[in-house]
Amino acid sequence: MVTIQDIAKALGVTPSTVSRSLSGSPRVKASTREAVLRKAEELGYVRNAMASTLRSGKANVVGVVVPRINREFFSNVISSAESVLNEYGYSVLICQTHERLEDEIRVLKTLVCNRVGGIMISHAIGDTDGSHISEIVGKSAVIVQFDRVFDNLPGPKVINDNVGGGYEATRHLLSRGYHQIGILAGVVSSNIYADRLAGYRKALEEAGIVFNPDLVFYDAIQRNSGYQAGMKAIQAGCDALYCTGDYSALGALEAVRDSGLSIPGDFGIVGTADEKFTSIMSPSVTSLSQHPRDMGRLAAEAFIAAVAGEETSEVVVPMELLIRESTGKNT
Amino acid sequence: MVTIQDIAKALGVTPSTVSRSLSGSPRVKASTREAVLRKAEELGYVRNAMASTLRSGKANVVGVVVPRINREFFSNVISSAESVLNEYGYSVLICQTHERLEDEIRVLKTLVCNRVGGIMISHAIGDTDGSHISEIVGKSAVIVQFDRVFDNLPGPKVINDNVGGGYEATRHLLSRGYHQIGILAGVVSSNIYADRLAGYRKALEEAGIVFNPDLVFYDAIQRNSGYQAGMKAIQAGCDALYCTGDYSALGALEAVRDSGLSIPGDFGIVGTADEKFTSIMSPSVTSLSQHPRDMGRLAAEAFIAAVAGEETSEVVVPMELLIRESTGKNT
DNA sequence: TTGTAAGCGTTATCAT
DNA sequence: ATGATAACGCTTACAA
Repeated sequence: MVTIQDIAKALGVTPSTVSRSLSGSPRVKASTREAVLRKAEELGYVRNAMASTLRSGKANVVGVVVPRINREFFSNVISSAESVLNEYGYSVLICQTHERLEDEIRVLKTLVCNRVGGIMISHAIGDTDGSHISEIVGKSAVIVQFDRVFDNLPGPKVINDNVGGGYEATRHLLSRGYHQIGILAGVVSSNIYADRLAGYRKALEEAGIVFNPDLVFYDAIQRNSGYQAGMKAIQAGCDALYCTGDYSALGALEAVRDSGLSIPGDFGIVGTADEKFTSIMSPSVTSLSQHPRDMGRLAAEAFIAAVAGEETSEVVVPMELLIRESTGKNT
Repeated sequence: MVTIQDIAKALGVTPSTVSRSLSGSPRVKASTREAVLRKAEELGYVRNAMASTLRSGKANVVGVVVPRINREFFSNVISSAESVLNEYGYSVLICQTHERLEDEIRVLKTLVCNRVGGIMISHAIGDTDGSHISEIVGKSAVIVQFDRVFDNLPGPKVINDNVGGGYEATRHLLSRGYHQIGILAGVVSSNIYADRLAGYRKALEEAGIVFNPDLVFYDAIQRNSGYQAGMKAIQAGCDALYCTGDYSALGALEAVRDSGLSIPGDFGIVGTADEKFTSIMSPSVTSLSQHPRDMGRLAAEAFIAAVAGEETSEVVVPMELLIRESTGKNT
């Protein structure tokens, strides 16, 4: 590997001069700088980021930690954040936790070990209180939380208006003439699920409907668990479900079908996240979009701001209900 | 940040002893090692991987470079490779190129800058000859190519049996009674598309059908381009399409629908990659699966073997046709 | 078994 | 405008 020493020797100058030229310092003669840059190019020099970080204490790498990279929401957040961060000269490292606390701890340690300058994280379901996050990261990196956040952790947060989203989704089902609306509620240790449930309650109560805890089905997040919960919801007399995820919505939809009921005629379904399949399948599924590209951009900008020493704040992104066939009862 | 110096001072020993204890060297007294480990835990010590790599010249990080992380195939390859690499003590950094050559160059430079020990890559469509890959990486890291590979680059390769896959897909359409079978062929600069096209030709010729270049539609990879190509295929008299991707298959399917033809009755469709939506939509789409978890594992193992100095070889993974409704003409 | 000392490649602080 | 020198945190011969 070519080092600045090699360039220095080849040019008969010292490493300091080469370093200054390479980092664009004004304290070098223009002609010297040009010679250095030409030689660097010629020798195929690549700056050793590890040595640079070690010496300067400044890392230009940001780690993004998400439960799963193959979710429409997360992959779009990442792509969007990437393009902003790249503009500011940061590289992005993507890590996934598979919803497991142990994996979250492992990747956080890896990122800290590699002394990243910042961490953007949406916590795993398996992580119920987030205490270890600040414990592991400490002061070594700026932490930006997005989507799934813990209020008791300091630092910037970018979240959806989950209460508003749950409220809209439920109101939409009511407006389409569904009466017994249940909810696949996820796990309440995560803000996103707790808030969507709160929005659901708010919409019901506002419509003069008594909240019925028996129509709340917890821990239904995957396709399988969504199917099981869907079956229970049907037995409990539901004629519609607001699902806090699209995979659980898919499972619920299959349960409804297997029960011989029609969608949207007999049963309405709203999902969440705007997974690709919701718009492709038949019937297409009404879904609550999270505006992932906006979140990614805002989270990246929050990081940049935090590095610049600006005050940390909480940014709220509205959700948007994408109305499709699965709730088309009266149309 | 706590360093080994801090631990050394606290214990009245030297940094060397601490380093040896931490790295599990046998040349320390058991009691000393225990004391060091306890103190490290107590002080919240985290090894500085950059300093370690800088000094030892050995990086325990592997970069995985893929076109897009939100594709069923790539996300599964990554997850599978991750679990193998983690077992061997490697951390995984995920990068995406968005199919663009410039992004591929950028992430490769980042990885080289950060002196990763290895790079697993499936090249971008925008990368047509791969010359820059070895140019940028040089001897600084082991390169493992998977899925989309360049034969003229040295090193381990893990690929699908794309010829066999294309052959099977086409034979399947023939066996279901389709006569005018076209192909959405992708770009021939990529081995995967060139090979699938070769398999298609082989199946046709074996069946005594003259290969018709007018039924080959290039550059149809996305949903939009698949739709356009689908329309052209219908006009050209096709009654079936073998699509070398699932997104183009989706577009083609929509073109067929919009043309008032029924699937599979009037028109048969085979896709490639087993994207989630192919099994969920209606009609479900027959798709050629790439066994991503096997590829990920094999690519990771190829990396481990290469680091251990073993001979580089080419591994071929069979493809599997998952037969669904879109080719169900005679069933 | 432990300590000493040098060095990985870079940058920052001096001095010239 | 450039050079000399030290230091970032760690590993590793070599010495004791």
